[in-house]
Amino acid sequence: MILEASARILESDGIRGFNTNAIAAKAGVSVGSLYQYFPNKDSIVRALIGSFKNALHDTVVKAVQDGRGKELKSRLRLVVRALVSAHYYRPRLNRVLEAEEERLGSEADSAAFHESLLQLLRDHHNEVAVPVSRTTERIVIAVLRALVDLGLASGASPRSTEQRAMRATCGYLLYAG
Amino acid sequence: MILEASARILESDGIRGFNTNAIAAKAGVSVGSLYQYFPNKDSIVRALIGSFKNALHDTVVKAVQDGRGKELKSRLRLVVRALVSAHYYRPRLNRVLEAEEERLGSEADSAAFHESLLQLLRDHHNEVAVPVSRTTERIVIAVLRALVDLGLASGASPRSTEQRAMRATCGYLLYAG
Amino acid sequence: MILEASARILESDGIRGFNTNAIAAKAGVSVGSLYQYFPNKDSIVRALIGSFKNALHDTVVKAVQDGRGKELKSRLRLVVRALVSAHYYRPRLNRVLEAEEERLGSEADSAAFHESLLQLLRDHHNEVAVPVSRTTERIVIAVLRALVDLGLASGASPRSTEQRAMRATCGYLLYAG
Amino acid sequence: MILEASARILESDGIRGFNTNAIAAKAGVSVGSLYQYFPNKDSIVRALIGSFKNALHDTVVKAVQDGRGKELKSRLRLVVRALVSAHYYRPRLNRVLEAEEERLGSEADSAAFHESLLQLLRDHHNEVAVPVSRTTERIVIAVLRALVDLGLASGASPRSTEQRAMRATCGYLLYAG
DNA sequence: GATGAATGAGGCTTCATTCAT
DNA sequence: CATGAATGAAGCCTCATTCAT
Repeated sequence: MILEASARILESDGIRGFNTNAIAAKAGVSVGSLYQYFPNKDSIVRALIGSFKNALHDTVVKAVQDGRGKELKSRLRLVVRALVSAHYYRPRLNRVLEAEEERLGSEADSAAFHESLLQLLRDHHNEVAVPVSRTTERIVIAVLRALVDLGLASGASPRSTEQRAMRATCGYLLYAG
Repeated sequence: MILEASARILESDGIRGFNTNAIAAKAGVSVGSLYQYFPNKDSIVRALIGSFKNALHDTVVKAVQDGRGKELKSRLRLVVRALVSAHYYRPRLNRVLEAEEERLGSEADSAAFHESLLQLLRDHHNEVAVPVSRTTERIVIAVLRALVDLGLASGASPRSTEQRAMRATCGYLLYAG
Repeated sequence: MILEASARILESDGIRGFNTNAIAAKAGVSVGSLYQYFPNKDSIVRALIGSFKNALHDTVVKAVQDGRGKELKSRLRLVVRALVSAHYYRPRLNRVLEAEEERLGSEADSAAFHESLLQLLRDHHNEVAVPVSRTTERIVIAVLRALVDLGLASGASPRSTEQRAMRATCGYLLYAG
Repeated sequence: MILEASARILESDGIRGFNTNAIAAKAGVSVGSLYQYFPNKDSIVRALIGSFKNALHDTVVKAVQDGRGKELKSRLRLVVRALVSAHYYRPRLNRVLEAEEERLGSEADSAAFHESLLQLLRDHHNEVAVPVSRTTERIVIAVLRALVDLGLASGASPRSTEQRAMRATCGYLLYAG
């Protein structure tokens, strides 16, 4: 499978080792075949990015929905857990893809997933110590991502990363200056 | 100046446009000369990374020292302000260099700067709601970085980025779950 | 129809866009089928060349025959008209095919058509100011072709091209230096 | 010399054999060196086209000037001779370059050379049986080119080609229908 | 020291042709 | 017969590095 071979190369050698010959070899096909499925090298990366984003999107949306009716903290925990586990899956690949995403300048940043989380915050806006807005939501995500990355970089377990991420998230949203 | 030329190319064209001919041309020297100052291309990047890290280190250390004797929040504000302004300087270059740093696998992550901030936290350990440790310090930095990056990406002013960063930092450190 | 699809591609994209995948796609068949009708790509071009040459041949031979019994100038006019209209049909395709013909080094240059025109000249050899020979006939054709090409290139109408071509032909054959 | 190597390849193998590796090999340099002198393959062809056009231009302009003051036929002979000898120089290369010129869509068709010949015709407009115009001039050139090509294709000597070309040219210009 | 022409491995992509289904 | 995925040689071009001047 070309995408899986590509993913593996990005994981093990990063973008520098990601060349069409290597991909074809790893996938067990010829270079020519690559070009029957993808119009060029970048499009392979784009496909990987897309599938990661979709997976992330689905996970988060599901977490938000699963928590409906529960209290804020429980709901946040579900979301944090979803994000942590999504990013703990093939983290190196994830990193590389994010760097490439910037270069490739993909459009819509999975709008719906952000929308979904924003709705969650709105549902609980009177429990939250900051004004709820798109920016707030972005901040929450940014903080979460940072802690997940730190956890990955330092070899922390998903469990402890989840703890820290929860604390940071709640601190940001609930701390009454 | 070779380093400045390199910096400018990385800023304007990213790592893809960063090649020795372009550097030499921009610096107004010959390729040959490049190789008399730097053994290879990567070493130029390493030099840039080093100088950025030094600058960051110095700024943060100074902020920590300047705040000695003051109360925790004021001190944190100084540090946050230092980090924000350091990253608001040539942010694109900064981004690229960080990506390269990962690839080049540089060693010591500016130990002293972390040491310094860690000391600050220890100075105030009884005001802080989390156990003070190296990990705690890393978390604070990670959260700060995330908000600075978000601010840069969204075009926020240094001032508002500082606000958000302060809030996130304080929330994390002081929020009594 | 494979040949028609090929013709259209040669017309619109020239020899550079003429590849088997494009042909098959345009013809609405699979590449595999192409190779059941033609042993290789060049043979398709050869078939097109052949059909153009046949059409040209037939037109000219008919013009020569239609003029039998008439005076020289009228007969020449018929031939000129035949050549002009033959070349005004799909001129771009015609051009490409001629270039390819050179490369493919086709054999017999539609001998009969030249034979026919040569006979016309012989029929009137005592009205003509140059010795009638195979070479003379070739010259007449060459001059005609040149004026048709010029007409096509400059967007002249078939009518005015015919005028000029007549003049050049008669000038060559009848001018008593 | 890269241009000379390129010319030789075009002569012996046509445009199909004209690839950067072959050029480099024939020129005795590396592919890389090619790209220090020319930005891409087409630009090499363009350079060759340019030099041919310049040579042709110079020859014709000189022929026109050399004939000033002489009678029309003598002047035409000089021009015809110039064109014949220009085209008898590396005719195959010339052919290939002309085909490529069409593809590359070069601009100004050596305007000055046509201007020059047009002036000649104007100088003698009352001896000529056709209205003198740009079109007339183009026709003369077209007819000449056709006869030169025919001469080359049939292996005729420059001398006899010149004869035929003279006759065709004079026939066209002087024949009083 | 400085120069910059030369090198050539290596990367992306195309496309004529084959062959298993 | 038709299909079209697979093949891989071959073409264009880039760029880090070297070295003779």
